[in-house]
Amino acid sequence: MAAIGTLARTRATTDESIALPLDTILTGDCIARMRALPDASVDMIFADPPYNLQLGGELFRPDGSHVDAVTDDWDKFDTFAAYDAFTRAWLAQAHRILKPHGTIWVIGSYHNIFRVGTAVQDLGFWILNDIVWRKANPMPNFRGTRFTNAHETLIWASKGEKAKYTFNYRSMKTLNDELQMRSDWEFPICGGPERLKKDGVKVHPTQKPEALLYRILLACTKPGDVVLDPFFGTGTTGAVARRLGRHWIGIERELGYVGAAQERIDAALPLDESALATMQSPRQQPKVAFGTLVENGYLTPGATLTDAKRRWRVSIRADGSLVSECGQTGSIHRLGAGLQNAPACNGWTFWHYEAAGGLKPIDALRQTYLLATQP
Amino acid sequence: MAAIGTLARTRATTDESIALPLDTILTGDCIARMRALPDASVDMIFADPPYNLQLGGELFRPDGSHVDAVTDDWDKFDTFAAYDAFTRAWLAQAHRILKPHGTIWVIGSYHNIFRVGTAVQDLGFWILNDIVWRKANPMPNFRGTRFTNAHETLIWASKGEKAKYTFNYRSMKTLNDELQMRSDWEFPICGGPERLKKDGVKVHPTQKPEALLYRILLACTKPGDVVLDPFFGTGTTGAVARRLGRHWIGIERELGYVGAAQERIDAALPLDESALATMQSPRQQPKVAFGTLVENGYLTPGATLTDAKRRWRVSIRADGSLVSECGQTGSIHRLGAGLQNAPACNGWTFWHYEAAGGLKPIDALRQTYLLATQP
DNA sequence: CACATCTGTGAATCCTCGG
DNA sequence: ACCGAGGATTCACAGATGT
Repeated sequence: MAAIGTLARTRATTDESIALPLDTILTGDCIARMRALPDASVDMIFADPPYNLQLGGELFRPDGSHVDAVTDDWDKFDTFAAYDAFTRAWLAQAHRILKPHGTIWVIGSYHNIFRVGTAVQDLGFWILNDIVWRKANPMPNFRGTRFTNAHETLIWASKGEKAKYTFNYRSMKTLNDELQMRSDWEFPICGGPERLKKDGVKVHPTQKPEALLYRILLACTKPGDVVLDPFFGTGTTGAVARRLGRHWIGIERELGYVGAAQERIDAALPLDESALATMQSPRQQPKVAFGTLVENGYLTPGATLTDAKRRWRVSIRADGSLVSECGQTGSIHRLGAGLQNAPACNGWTFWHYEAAGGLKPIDALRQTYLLATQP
Repeated sequence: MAAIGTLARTRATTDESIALPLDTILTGDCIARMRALPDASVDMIFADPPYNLQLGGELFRPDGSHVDAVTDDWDKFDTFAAYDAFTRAWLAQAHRILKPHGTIWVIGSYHNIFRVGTAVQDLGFWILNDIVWRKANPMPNFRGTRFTNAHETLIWASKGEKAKYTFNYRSMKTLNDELQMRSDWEFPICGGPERLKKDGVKVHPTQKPEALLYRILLACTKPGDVVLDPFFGTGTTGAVARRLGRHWIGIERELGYVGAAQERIDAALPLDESALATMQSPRQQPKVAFGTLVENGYLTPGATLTDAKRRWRVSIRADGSLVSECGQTGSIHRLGAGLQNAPACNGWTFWHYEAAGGLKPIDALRQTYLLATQP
């Protein structure tokens, strides 16, 4: 992993000549700083934008110009328009900076998330999920006037409708005890020793829990990927990225946060490579053709396969194709689909062979072959 | 309660002379029908507008069966702009029709809810909460490409920032075992005998559960109030309103839905105490995945676990999977079973970690986590 | 009759690669 | 760009059927 603060060559596909400030906090205005980053250069963006209009104590008009809040007259329309202009400005930069296969995450509450989501869609991003962070221990509504505001919403989007993207499905399923990870996540709010404090006072009002970023980075990035956080705050994204072996870039205008973030990230301990390994999808394993198993004697031409319920019997031919009792032939997949009259079929799990302990799927032989041949 | 189909005097504060079509289904276009309703005349609006799903091709389950998707014409819009125009048109009417102290509820998914929420704010409504309906039994993501889409979002808004509104705080607290009602609600999707069917086929593709409307009407209306539903469908709002002693007005374009709705509402009887109990969501017992402990720092990737007799040593990986000394991987349950050559294994009691007083089962950490996060 | 097993289905933006 | 083939992919609940 690159040392904190070093400049490293970007691995951007479009331009290898521009250096990215990897593992660095950039101070200053997020839009200006983003403008200086190259096209298609980061793998993920995580953004926790401000949701009130007091952007660092200043207000902006729809055109981005500065407003003197004391003398200018504000109504709600101006307020929303200004927020929208700000949102679209930084999201447009985010879209430009993102690699074609990258994704963006944005977190917000009902005050701003609808405006953010509309802008995300209007700028061409393609929403993949909205995720609900259910707070295990939210602050109660003390006056009893509304429902306890017990969640925040995240939007996960790709760069466009047809864009590919990283989603570590197996890792998420493993993390959730072998059930698909759902769109509602429960985490405690950030507190205890994780919460950064100075002189007993919390450093940042809305510090996000590391567990939240942990799940996001694990789900949608690979080790070595670059994650940009344009509203870095106290650096939760950086700390988790470093722990998980991902590169990070932070942008933050408040110097009080920058110092705390840097200190915190320096203290974050990177996990070693073996701990970073995760469950792989079968797609990422080397592909094994069914014929290979026949060639290598794991199955003999002429031997019989059946489905789990023994409804169909087929026999194996020398080239790895199958032939049914009524003469139909095809690959393990095609014939399985054809016999069931289904649009598709995974022959590896559909077809079984007679083993010592009963019927076993031929996929077991593939796994045995892979274990025997992989270093 | 007024008989179905009668005209009754509105109790609108602004104009006592205009009659409202109480407890009636109005057929036809929702915007045109709303235009004919008087200003400031209803206490609540519940709206379940088209979601604009933008589905692609056919989808099949892993077992080969076909997914019956929402392909109805009423959900099709050419562009976001067309959807926005439609949304703003009906929301503007809703704002006009609503009494000064009334509130509006709108339900949607990530496909449309951000656009709806933006329009709600732009039209002067004031958002009070966003509510998450967590589905107990959502449809899985069959291709493993995203997170399971396991929730829908509701927006609750008053007529303006300073508007008063009805919120039956005590009712909600009682309904929730004397804890404040949170913004995340869990209900099963609508099925079983509640799901309207004709010749074995569902009448409406997206019928909402009565429990959802029950909670909404109980929270934000008083007996005798008037509830308008401009996208009435099969009349869930009307059926629940009648049971709870609220007046209702439905607008629906599809005549096939109108007949089913009228029949259903005619059969709806005021709820008795025992029926009320079943409408309440059961106290969900918290489930904790092993990965949650890793995400929250109770165990660190790279740390070692053993069984009680120290026969096997495994190490924890970033996604909560385990890897044995001979390279086998899997979840706590699967790897425990695999190493023992057993069909199944409870990983929570099988695997132990090194604690101050010796080996402890990882289940102890789960208990600690629950104690720390449950109120 | 009790219990186990099988089957159906729900607001879903649901594949990837090589030729 | 299209086309074809490989082969990866599901959870909770209700209701029907089987033992």
